[in-house]
Amino acid sequence: MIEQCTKYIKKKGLRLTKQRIKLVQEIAQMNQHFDVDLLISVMKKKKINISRATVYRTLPILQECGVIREVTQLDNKVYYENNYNKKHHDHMICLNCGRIIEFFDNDIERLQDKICAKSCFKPEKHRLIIYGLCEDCGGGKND
Amino acid sequence: MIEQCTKYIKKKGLRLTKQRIKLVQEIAQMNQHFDVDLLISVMKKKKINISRATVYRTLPILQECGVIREVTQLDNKVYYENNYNKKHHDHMICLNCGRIIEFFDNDIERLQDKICAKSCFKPEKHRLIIYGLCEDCGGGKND
DNA sequence: ATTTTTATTGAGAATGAATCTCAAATGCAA
DNA sequence: TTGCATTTGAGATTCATTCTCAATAAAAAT
Repeated sequence: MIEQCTKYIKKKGLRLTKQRIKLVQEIAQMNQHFDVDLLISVMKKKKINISRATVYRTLPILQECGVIREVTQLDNKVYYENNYNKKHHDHMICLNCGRIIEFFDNDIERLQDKICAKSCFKPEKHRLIIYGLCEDCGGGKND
Repeated sequence: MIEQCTKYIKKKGLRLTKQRIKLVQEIAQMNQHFDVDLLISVMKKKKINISRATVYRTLPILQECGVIREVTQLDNKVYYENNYNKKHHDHMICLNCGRIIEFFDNDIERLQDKICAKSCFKPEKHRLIIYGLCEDCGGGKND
């Protein structure tokens, strides 16, 4: 993951700064969905200095080079996920407890491509989020 | 559409105010996607008095009763669409010109239900947005 | 290794959408 | 028409995100 970023940053003529390296290292260890505040508090706990502005400036770069992905916006706050070495997937979000469940379905992906082709639309990325109730919150006892 | 809102507002014990009625009437005539600013400017042009705060307060009500739907958030701005008498559909958004194209596919809907059932997740609503290039912006000349 | 050039950083100010506050206005039931 | 709770409007407030700009540091040039 760090390598992929390094390569991208160099190719773009950007600079490989301490802050960028540290932030990528931190995100590489994340296995949960995260927002800016979580990143900052984790860095702070580890005594790594990085300003809020720099975090905000770095995340779009990491998104461009594909190591992170924007998951959703809840309460006007953007949530990201580590996207490195992860195959594409979509999300179910529980409206009751906020749990985020990942899923992947090849057929849906294929259907999307078919629909795009029909409309002469060239898909770049997509986002599918299903909102509802998870098993624990009443989803199981389906009516 | 106005009827559906009226019914909902009464059932909820809310009040049928001038502002709410006027806003619904305005939205009923909208056949494009809109944001808060557009609504306000349309109302202003027609000399209908309604404050920004009231618009913000009314939209969630209209969403609850199902006559409008949140489409997407672009540049930190929420866009809605008239949802009255419209069957469910999803969207393709052109990353170049911003065009929003609606589409519907029964198979995708069915697949989603299947996936949810497998995870004991009870779907309430979903949002599928495909980002890419529309026909005019280079989508047609697909590689 | 040192200098030069130019991107990046940090701190705080600025922006802007959305929410909140509270007194005045207004639906609505009796 | 009265009483009362809800709603409105105007502006203040919140809060995530972006911007500004002087200081710093990475990479290139010497």
